[in-house]
Amino acid sequence: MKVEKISELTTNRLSVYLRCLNELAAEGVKTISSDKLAKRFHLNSAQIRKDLAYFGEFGVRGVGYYVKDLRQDLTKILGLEKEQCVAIIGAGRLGTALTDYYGFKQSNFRVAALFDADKEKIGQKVGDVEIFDIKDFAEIAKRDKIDVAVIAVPAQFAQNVLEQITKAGIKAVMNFAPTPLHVEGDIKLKTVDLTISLESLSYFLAQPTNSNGKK
Amino acid sequence: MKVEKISELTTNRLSVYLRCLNELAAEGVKTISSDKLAKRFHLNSAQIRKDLAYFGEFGVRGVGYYVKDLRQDLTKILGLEKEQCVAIIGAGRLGTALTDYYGFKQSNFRVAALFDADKEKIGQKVGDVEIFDIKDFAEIAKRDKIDVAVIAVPAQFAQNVLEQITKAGIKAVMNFAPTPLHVEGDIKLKTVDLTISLESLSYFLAQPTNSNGKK
DNA sequence: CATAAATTGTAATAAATAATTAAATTTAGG
DNA sequence: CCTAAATTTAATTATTTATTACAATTTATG
Repeated sequence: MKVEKISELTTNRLSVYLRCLNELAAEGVKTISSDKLAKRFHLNSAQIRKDLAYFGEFGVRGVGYYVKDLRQDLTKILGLEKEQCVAIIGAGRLGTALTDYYGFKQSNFRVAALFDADKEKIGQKVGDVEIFDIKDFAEIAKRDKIDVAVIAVPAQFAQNVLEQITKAGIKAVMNFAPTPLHVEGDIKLKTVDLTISLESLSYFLAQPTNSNGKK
Repeated sequence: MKVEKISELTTNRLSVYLRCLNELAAEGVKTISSDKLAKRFHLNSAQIRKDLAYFGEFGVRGVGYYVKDLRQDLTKILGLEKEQCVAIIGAGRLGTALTDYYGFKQSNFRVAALFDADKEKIGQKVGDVEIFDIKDFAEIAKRDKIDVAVIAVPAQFAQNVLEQITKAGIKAVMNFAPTPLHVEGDIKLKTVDLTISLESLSYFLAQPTNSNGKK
């Protein structure tokens, strides 16, 4: 196994591969070659092999990959065999929608707590999940062994929330506020910036070269 | 103005620059040099200049950029001066949360319609926005001049929804279903895959090199 | 047991993207 | 009118990422 740094593009693809393998397993497929995998899911077979090669040798020459085995290996590599506890900060529309988001469960994440600054909301529940006062974050994060924090507050509060979170020792943060955040130390911050995505659609529509009837 | 193809990385940065300029304008700053812009927002000044150069000459040598002018220029380039009408398909938690999402308004997008397959939901409203039957998509999209569609349905229905949407002539689609979709023709599809983002956090936490106390 | 077919793993190459540097140009201001 | 400041532009280098090609390995088969 190589020790060089793995690019995020590679690990992102591992997620995709795992998803494909889950489908194949559900269909009862036992083995699959990188070529068939690629053809079926519109991927590139060499890329698959290269991505996997960073982590070891999982295939059998002449045969391909054992679906069940590779699935387990990828699950392990991605750290998905252990449940991760999630706290969502911001109990607005987005935060509460995320609380029920099925994708969390599917990837073995469990939403354990919501946080908000609004006194009215504190103590209420979204499904099984209680809303706590953001002031108590450090305490509750420790008590409930929170691994991951999700920032779902308006942009102007996001930096401050991030600082509180990191002070509480959280190492992995997903940010939905449309603002770049500055992080210090060995913390993984993943920003999902819907504004950028939207504006890239807008840019596309504005291009006169597109046959979108708008010129 | 050059006609070469602009990379999406570039247009994404344009969104960021525009956001910075909005902040500066709000503060009453009149002009700013690429260098000051870069320092202040943790960007790279040469990159800023190069990105802008694809679209024309906006700066004044010896001065920098006039905040107000560059803001207008970027708004124009990104096609944000004209309101875009959005339809959201899937009136579940995510779809309804997105309906109120402030970022849409900020980027001059207006959510004009929701669609669902669930008879119970049809006819109801989320704020001002009515929920229609997905079967009527083509008709209503035409009537309401929908420019952009947002897919917020479970993964297994997403491909089918995409096909209906594109058949109705929609050219820009934002997909939240955690599945890669296949698109034909001159259509811009932007997938926001939260599962991948989550699993990349999980991968990070699983790395033994991190000082996250988990080894 | 030898050989053909299949498929991996990986080295080499190509392509895309980003960062750096340097020179030419323009403007503002004394 | 001269100088300093800052942009524009081009050229170069470095880095990252993706693709191609092929040797090595395994399995299946007669």
